Amino acid sequence: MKLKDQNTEATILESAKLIFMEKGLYGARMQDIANQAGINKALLHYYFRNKERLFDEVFGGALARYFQNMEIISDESLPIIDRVLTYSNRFVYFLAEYPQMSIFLIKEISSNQALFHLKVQGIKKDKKYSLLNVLKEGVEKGELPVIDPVVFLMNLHSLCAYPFVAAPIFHAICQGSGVQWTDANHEKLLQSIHEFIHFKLSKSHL
Amino acid sequence: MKLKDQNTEATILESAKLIFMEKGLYGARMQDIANQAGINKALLHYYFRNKERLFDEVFGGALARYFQNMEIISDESLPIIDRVLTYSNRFVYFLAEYPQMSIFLIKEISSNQALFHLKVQGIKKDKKYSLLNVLKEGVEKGELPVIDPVVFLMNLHSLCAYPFVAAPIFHAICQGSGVQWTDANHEKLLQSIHEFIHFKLSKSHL
DNA sequence: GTCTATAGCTGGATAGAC
DNA sequence: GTCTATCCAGCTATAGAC
Repeated sequence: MKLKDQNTEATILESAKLIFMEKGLYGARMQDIANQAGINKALLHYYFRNKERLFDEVFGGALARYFQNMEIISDESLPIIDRVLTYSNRFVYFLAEYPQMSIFLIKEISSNQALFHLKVQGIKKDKKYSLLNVLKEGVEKGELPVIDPVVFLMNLHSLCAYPFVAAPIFHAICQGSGVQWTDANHEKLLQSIHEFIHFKLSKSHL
Repeated sequence: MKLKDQNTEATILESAKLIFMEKGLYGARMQDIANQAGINKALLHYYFRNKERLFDEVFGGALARYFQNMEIISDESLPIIDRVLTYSNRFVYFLAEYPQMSIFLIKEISSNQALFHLKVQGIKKDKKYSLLNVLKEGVEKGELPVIDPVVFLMNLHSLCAYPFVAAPIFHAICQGSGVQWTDANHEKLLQSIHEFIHFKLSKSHL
């Protein structure tokens, strides 16, 4: 499996990402990662002292990228609805790359809320421009229809994230019904999310 | 912790439900369950040969109730849209009672897909009348607008289940923004889901 | 840097006294 | 039925040769 033209550290990170994504922090075995990387288990510890550190290395970067991606939401040069559309696109594409991220975050947060806050606060710089606040302002200023921002945010995140969180369930459901849920459906998914956003945020349809 | 007025078996089941819900099959330790029940670890094995069997005992019942609840979907005396509305209500109320059920199922399925299939097939009797098949038929017969049943099913489940799955995340998000997400919001949530169902399934709005 | 070998821990399961 | 004590497998982590 090892790609000889890469250095070992990069190979490990890549393999770890693959395995962690597939099996989660606790499901993944160091041996699995070593096999995937085509190296020995001990080398993992040589490069990254322990499992947790390796995990952080993989997901710390991903989280940072996520928040960076999502800064679009505070770009005041665009209409809010366009920002939300872009936000949903980036969210889905991010999750397509890190399908285990949501469920991982959920587990982490629920098991150690305090720790999570520390880590995320270190990454997020400006809480002022969260999607929630942008929505609230949009409603107040009359740029958006009168919606409940919290419910909308919940709905939007649900539509984007749950398909990845619950992929195993859907594979099971679809399997039993002769239908397939594959990556090709991400486009269809996004389309339905965009429909929802227009339905909720366009003033024209009122 | 032990309730002396109950027999040991019931106490174990109760404790197991609590612990399994909180930590999942693999996160839960037999020791945790024993502590919760105020008894010894060995007794768990005495009553329920092993961990998996105990687990089945706890969740078999809940799952069975769920599928029973959801049979509404095959009641052909009602218009499909009404069945879907009722389906979403029951789904949300079920999850309000077992908020950890989704995430629990997801974790279990992803860690052991084969096992899951066996168990669910044992409960579900008639796969013919799944929501997915009802939707497909509805579209074919012209009772519904031309939608993609798989995407709709995905969207619907997302809207219903993710709020429970991701409750920890939402508490964190809302906390940072001076908003609260509480049980009182279940009604608001259902309302927005119903809006979505009407939006997608009503022929009138076309 | 990379390997083999192994220490050390955790947690499910069992034996056997009472 | 309930307990204590213990076994054993699986896994992370480390020591030490090369």
